[in-house]
Amino acid sequence: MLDKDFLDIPLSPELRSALMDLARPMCLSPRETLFDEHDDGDALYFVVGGRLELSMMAEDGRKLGLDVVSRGSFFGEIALLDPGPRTATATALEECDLRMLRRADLLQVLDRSPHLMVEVLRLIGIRMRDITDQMNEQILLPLPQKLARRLLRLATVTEGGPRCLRLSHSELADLVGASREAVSKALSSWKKQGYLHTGRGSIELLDEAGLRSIAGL
Amino acid sequence: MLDKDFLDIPLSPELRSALMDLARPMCLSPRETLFDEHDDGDALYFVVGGRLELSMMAEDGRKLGLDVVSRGSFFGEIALLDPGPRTATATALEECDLRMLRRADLLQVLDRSPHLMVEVLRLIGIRMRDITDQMNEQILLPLPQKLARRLLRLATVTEGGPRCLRLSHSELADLVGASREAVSKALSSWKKQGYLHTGRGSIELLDEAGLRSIAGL
DNA sequence: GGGCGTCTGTGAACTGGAACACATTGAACG
DNA sequence: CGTTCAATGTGTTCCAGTTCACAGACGCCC
Repeated sequence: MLDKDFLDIPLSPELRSALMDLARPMCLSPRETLFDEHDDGDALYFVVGGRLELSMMAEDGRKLGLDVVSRGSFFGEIALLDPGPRTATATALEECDLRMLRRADLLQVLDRSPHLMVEVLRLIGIRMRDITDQMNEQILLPLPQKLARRLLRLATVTEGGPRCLRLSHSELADLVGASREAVSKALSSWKKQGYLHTGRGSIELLDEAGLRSIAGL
Repeated sequence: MLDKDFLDIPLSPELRSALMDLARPMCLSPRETLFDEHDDGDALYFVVGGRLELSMMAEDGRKLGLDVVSRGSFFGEIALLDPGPRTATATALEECDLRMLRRADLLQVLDRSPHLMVEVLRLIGIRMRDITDQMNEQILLPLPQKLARRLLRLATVTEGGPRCLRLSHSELADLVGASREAVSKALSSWKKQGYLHTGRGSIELLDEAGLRSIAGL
């Protein structure tokens, strides 16, 4: 697995190699927590392998899953830009291979090659747009649509081949901010209609087009 | 009204004056739309005077108010970083005095004074943390808490003195993603309990501590 | 194989908040 | 002053989704 091509974000070769020279490799075991909400931090992480869950706790103890990230994405960018408390908890769902980029390292890169800054700014803008869109969906869409969209997103994040997601109904429920039961009901209804197939802890998408139409896309 | 002190964001004198030299003054009439969701844009705006509403449309036509901004804040930063479609609509609630900062101008500033970049990055980080927190509240809190928090936020945004907000129940409802009726009910209950006083199109906070406790703060 | 704990299906009751339906109240303007 | 139209107050009905309550089902480990 070559370091230099693990990012699926459109990144110039120059920025890519500049960051990679400085990013430090690290590993996580399954279920290990990389950082907790409110922890202080000043680093961003690129995911080279494995999957992590980003989540927040509500005051009442409910967990809200924000995202599942895997090879090709990054997370923790807020603390990179403004050192301070993390806004979410990052937990490894499985064995993970990461690259850590500390704030000082980023500043060093930008100091040496100021022209890269334009690109960095654009990347941040893209990320903000992404966050905003997701917030929207969370707030405005009814459960079935949120669920269908989440499944489709998770599918793109999965290595190609069989569109088979490995997560339980409860995990999925956290990710869409709904109850386990509601998710189960939606899934088993879709199963009957042939949109997907479910097993213990796994969901296989059979009819992505159908799901897309449920999702309103 | 001096230009140089209209921003209540912690900003170094140097960055402040660098940006102000390039930002172009502009005005809006009440109810005028500065830009629409999906419009292409590449500029950020500082608010010198007046108030604007930032909002998004749901697919079903419902309006979700994201924020009300006034003197001292800025908005439109996503398109500044990554020129492209706006994620929200910006509408003047009253006569507004703005300063427009285009992407090219920002890049010019940063090109001339690369050391300012560190500060810019931090500002963006702060904004992202802010957005994330708000998203959270929107999703996780029950209506009364969302409402109380929104009122308190709006109050800090208001010029000092009487904690009197000028907006209708419907506007408020859009801002917390609820129905006008639900907002009316909460408000009139709080009115009976002496937390606030309401008039036609205005809300005066009488007991901020009480509201803070409803808000769970 | 036989327990045991975690997932999964599916009902039934409950509830926050939306949608609908009016009555009322001002405030602005001729 | 009345007219008129938007802003409010309040009750009723409805519904998506939660909560509670079980009943399998599958995996796993001794």
